[in-house]
Amino acid sequence: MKTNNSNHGLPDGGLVPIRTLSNLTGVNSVTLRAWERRYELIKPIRTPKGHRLYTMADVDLINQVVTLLGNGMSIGQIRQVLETDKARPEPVREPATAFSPWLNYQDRLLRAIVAFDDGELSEVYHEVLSLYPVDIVTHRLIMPLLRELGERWAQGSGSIAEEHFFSVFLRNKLGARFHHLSRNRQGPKLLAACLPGEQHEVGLLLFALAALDRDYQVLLLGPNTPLLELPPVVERVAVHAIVLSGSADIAATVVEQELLPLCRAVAMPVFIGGRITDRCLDAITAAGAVPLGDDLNLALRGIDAMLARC
Amino acid sequence: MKTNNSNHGLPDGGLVPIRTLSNLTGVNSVTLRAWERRYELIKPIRTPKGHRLYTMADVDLINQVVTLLGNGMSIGQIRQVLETDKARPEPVREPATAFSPWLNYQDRLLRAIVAFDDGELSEVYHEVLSLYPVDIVTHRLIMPLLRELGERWAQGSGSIAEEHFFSVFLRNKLGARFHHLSRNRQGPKLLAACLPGEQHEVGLLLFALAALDRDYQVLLLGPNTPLLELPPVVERVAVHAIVLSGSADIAATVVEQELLPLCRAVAMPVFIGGRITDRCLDAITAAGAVPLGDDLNLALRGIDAMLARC
DNA sequence: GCAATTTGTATATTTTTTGTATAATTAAAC
DNA sequence: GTTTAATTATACAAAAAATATACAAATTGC
Repeated sequence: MKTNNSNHGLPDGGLVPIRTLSNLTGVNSVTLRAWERRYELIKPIRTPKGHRLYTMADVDLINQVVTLLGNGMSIGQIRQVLETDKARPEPVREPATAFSPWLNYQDRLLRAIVAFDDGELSEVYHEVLSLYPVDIVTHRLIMPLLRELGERWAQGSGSIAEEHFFSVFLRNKLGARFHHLSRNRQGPKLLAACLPGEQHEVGLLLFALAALDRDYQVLLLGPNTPLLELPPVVERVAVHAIVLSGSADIAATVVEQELLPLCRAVAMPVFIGGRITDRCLDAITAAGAVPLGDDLNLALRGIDAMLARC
Repeated sequence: MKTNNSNHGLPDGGLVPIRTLSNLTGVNSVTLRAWERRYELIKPIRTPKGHRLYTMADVDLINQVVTLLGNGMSIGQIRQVLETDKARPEPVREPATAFSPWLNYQDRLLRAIVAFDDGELSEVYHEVLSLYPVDIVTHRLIMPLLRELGERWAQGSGSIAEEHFFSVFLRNKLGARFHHLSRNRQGPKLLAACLPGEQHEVGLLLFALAALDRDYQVLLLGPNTPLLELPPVVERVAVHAIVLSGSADIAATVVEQELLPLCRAVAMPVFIGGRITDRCLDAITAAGAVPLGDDLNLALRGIDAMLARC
């Protein structure tokens, strides 16, 4: 059996130079060499003349390192994982400020999450969706809840495990819904993917569902997609626009370096959604892409307008 | 139009001069000669006076090279890839199962993936799962297909985007199946998560489904879970064992540093599955965890035995 | 607060890679 | 014969990558 567990892994001999590793991970090649020199994170094969050659497993590894960095771990600690300095402030309850059915649902969901109760989670989810359309639920319940969870986590009163638990649940539910709704579709097709380094897919799925609701087709490529991979895709499949999603903590350098080549390579609008639009507005517009902001309905309306113009 | 069929069109066995190869591949003829001289990429037949004559196989070869270049490989390395590729043409061809339905399914799935055809993907998937149990499908179809996708990438005929597309599809389908099967469950409860840094969730989902099939409950925490997050979870929810999945190199370091504290903090068996078990067997057992290996059925049997003993 | 460390990046310099250009010669085409 | 195309061989320039040093911002220790 092949010693290759990574899905896109490359068997022996398929080696890439440092520029490709840099492109696929968004990490500066100088930094990659520094990591190797300082922490021996990776020891790539060398050509007879000393040039480094990396496997796709190395690509995975660096992406994981990037993720761990994003999780707050410092690069030096990733090698010798000595954490334990996790300051754990005591829980602080956030006071409720207003009353609405959504607050009640949000409270039930929150309790289910804290209890890691998959059954209750499903029950509330299906109850809500049998009463309200998905975009309303998204806007009034899911988004606020994700924000709430984020704040809980930031304040140290929630755990990463809770966020994981709910993310997996939500992603699976939304993913199932997406594939169910995707069948036998007409309408203009959007290619949807997360920016390189972005692992959180829920925002993209919510967008995809909203787009399906507006009679688009959606080709979903998921998290952490190298932008260089997209031009071959749009050559093979007829899509009308590309929509990329990224949260705030995506490396801005990725946007600056990869977005412009992408926009030049494809003859269609490239939209950027998510919180990253707040931080890299200039770079996005400079590259010729269209920022969408964080509001799904506004974003869809923007896409409608742009595609109608073309 | 090629009016001259005797000398220039496709005469002796379809041999073409270098300008035709250049036209068909888009590679400058000077460059083609340089590749031949520097890397011995191709050795064309020569006319008595030394002019190069290429076969259509050479055209395919150069196109393959161009694709590999597009995938980020450097020209100096491609030669070695082609050599190893040539040295091992097609050693294993699924012995004696020429009419196995799995090859047919795999072919249909592969075509759907290459075409980014979500609908066809769903159709084949549901057709297969209506005929065979999920563990058989996993073993005979999904796993070989993932390997095949890896091979395609190495040969320059596939892309990371294809792998993303299929991963997202598969993960959503398996996730939906998981939540569907999770409802109203009895039986001992397992906490399942990916090791820190591990982003590939398909293996964990396959395990979770296999566990449900054996009347376990599964609490699924998903990819990239910090091990220090787990003790608070098992204090809050009654679980009988923890199952962690990992494949990547980074997990090797993490295992050594984080696994021991986890095993000490929780009073229950901690299992480790996936390819990480091959690489870190000593560290895993030293920390007091139980390695499970890469085979789902064997892993489940091991968990059965261990839990029966407790 | 201040010094020490960490860490990503910048810079300088050299070497390697790689596509293309050029020149001189020969072969093929018309 | 003239023109076009292909050959070999050398050369060149831009890009990429190597090593080594330096630096600024941030974090940490005391």
